[in-house]
Amino acid sequence: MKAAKRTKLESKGWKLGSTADFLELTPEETAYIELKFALSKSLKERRTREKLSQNDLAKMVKTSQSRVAKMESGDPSVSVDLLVKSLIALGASPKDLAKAIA
Amino acid sequence: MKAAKRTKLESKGWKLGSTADFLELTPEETAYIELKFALSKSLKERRTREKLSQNDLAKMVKTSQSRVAKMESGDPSVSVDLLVKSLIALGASPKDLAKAIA
DNA sequence: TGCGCCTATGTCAGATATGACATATTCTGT
DNA sequence: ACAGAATATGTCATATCTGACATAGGCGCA
Repeated sequence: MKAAKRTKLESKGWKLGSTADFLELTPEETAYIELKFALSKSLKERRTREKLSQNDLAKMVKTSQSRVAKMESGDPSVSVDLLVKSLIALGASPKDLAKAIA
Repeated sequence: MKAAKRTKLESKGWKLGSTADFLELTPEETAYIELKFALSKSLKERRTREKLSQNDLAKMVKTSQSRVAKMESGDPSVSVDLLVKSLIALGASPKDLAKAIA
């Protein structure tokens, strides 16, 4: 992750990934955030693979394009619940979810 | 699941598990709920294995005994976020989480 | 029986996540 | 370079989740 991006994230709500030492993150917080990133990444991959726009996915999950963008960018305002629901909507099975996070 | 329990759940917020046909649940809702149950079960197993009371765990996660009880009972008011955070607090690794849900 | 301890259930004010909207930025093809 | 589509960012009212509290039920033990 680039320093600029990191600083930007830090300046807002975040705290993340490989910057655990730099910021004040407990191992638990780190693990939680990394889990979210793994789900985000998986979501973007799936959507892209299906050749859907964020708008398309938004309609499938009954949310808005902007929230989909936030999901995929790992925005702190997005819950694991929403990520999981969205992945399921894209056809992810429990095993798929397991693979995404392990 | 026993009919009495099912009816009780139905009468409140729920909808669940093997009763997808009986209630009006989309496959997506079913998958989501079953995921939550898998996490609930895993949480209870871990806590029990560590010989911790719900109160002990509550303090570890900075919540209350009653919320822990709700987590373990699959109460609809509990988010996947909270379940995941609690499991992580109990030392669950990404792989452990993956195993729990797959 | 009575007494701790643990767990379950209900409720609620405050905290957080949500969808929607506006708008900005980046991308893609021409 | 331009237009149009896709994606990103900011904000906000409302919906949902949260911790805390009260209280009830259960279980072993003296």
